[in-house]
Amino acid sequence: MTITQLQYVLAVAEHQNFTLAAQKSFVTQPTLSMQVQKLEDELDILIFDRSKKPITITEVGKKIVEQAKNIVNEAERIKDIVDQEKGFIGGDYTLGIIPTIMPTLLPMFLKTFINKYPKVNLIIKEQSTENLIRNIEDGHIDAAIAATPLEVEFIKERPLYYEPFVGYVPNNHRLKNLDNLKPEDLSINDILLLQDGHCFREGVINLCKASKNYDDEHFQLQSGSFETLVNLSDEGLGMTLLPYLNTLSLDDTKKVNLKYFNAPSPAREVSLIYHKSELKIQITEALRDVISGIVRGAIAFQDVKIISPISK
Amino acid sequence: MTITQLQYVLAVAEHQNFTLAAQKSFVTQPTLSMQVQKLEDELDILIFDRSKKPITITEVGKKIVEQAKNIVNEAERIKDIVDQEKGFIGGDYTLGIIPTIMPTLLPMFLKTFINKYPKVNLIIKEQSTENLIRNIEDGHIDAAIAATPLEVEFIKERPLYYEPFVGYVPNNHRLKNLDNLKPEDLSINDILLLQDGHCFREGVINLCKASKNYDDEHFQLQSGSFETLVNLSDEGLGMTLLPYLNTLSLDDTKKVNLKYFNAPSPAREVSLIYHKSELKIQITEALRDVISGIVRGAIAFQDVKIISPISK
DNA sequence: TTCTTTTGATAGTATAAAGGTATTACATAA
DNA sequence: TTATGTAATACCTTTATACTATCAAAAGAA
Repeated sequence: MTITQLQYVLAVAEHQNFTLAAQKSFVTQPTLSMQVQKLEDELDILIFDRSKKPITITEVGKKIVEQAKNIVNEAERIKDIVDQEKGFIGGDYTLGIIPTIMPTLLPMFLKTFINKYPKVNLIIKEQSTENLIRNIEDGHIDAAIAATPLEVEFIKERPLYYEPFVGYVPNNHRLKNLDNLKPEDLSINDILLLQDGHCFREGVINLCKASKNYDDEHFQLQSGSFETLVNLSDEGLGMTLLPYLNTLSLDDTKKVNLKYFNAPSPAREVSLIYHKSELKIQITEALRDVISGIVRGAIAFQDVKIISPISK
Repeated sequence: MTITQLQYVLAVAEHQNFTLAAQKSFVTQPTLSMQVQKLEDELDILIFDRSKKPITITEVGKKIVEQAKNIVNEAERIKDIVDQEKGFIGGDYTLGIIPTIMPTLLPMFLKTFINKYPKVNLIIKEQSTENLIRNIEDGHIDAAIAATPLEVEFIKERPLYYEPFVGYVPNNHRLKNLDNLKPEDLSINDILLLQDGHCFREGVINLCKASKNYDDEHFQLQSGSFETLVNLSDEGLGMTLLPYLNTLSLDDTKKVNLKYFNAPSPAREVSLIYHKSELKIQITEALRDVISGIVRGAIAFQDVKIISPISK
């Protein structure tokens, strides 16, 4: 049994296809097939049931695949230990970011990070929280920036900052004359929301639920970007809520429509999340340092109340 | 990096000697040296400092060795998974037993176990609790039978039975006329004890401490076997305490000197202990089944008070 | 010091393992 | 039926692993 064989097994288990698994492993299909067979021979069991198309994993196979994941992960950690010892911060690093954070936060830290750590090949992926969690579990991304707390067993969270919700209330809206908002003022019925799958949407719904203005009806308007929401809002279709960082780039003509919440302002907790195995932890820590250093100061709010990003 | 290379590294780390490590790994010394070098080259660090005699492990080396232990252990678990699937109970299995349990318990279960699981090659080692713990950590023994609770982080304990302490009070002793003992009756000053290193000794001392009759003076008489203690006791050198199972084989002429404790009788908890990684867990469970099945009935005491086997 | 002894590294070679190309076998779908 | 996708097999090359023999360096003994 070799680590390579286990990696091949993992590739086949993931893609359910020897040919594709071989490509992803950068070897030919016969090479991979032979190694998987050799492992099966050595253990004298079948890991894959090749009689079905697509191939399936046997019951023993499932257990072996789980254990193989452990072993391969622990083996990669050896390289981590060496890198840490050498003070080397480099190599591929895949970072996921949720769509509602990406456009505002990424420009703030990207240049600084790649200048400070030129040997890190940073790969950024924009994905929903749900997909980020799955990809962290599978090891396809090394860390992600998302709204927390998530309460996922295998994920560690390191808070980066707390970002208050800000109301965008257009001229004709019933709340127009208020100086500041209170959660109780909100009604789910006249708030424009992002599409399903955005956790900021869940946060807003949780906020309305908490203030008892939630009646579980279907929402008529949904959009994928805050820019659209603001524009729809201006058209008289209701108010909306924006994360604080998204309000900084608004036109002055629109900024007058912003209404802040009374303290403690509802806010989302934005964290760097990663697998509890802490692979590539030095790069993750470096990233956290850079982002916290930059965000500190950009967000001055002290007294906030965290709204959960997950539907309950 | 291969699992074999990691195993070689572990062997060298353990024996601090390439030649010996090679023997224990059943390869020649150059083979092992080359593989270790290859790993060092691949990682571009030194794991061992060969300039000193005996060779030492570098700082990075220590971390790598720790991680290598993980990996090798997790890899062995694959075979475990397969064995479990096949319902196969077999292979080498090393069991440690503390000296005060060995002579009474081993004869009770050994025949039954080797008949029921003929494919298991059981290797029994008699060692102190301290050594058992170290050997469980190093993976040199698969499980052990010892007095618990031990409160060791990496060890799991499965209680087998609770064995009461029984007083052996000779004719001329101050407690001779009591029908039953109470812990308060005991004085550390007239109890014969086993040598240092036996945890049953610690248990007795803890029992005396708990009853405030402990004055921390040096004890004059110590022995390595209960038989000696009983004989010394008969010579008028004080009373002694025996584990219940040890009293069963006494002569009738000696049995009259036995005095049981009032309920709840002080007792030691005897457990099967093993590494939390649960390697070879099927055999461990099989062993536990056999022993519990046999001991149940042999010890009828219900109401006992567990005395800790470790000095505090 | 000088001569052994111990112990790890190196050289050279045989064998086994891993990887490649070409081809075959066997499904499933058209 | 044929065409297509996919895994297995045959066969060859390269690489890795393990061996024997030997060397080099350090530690101990004379």
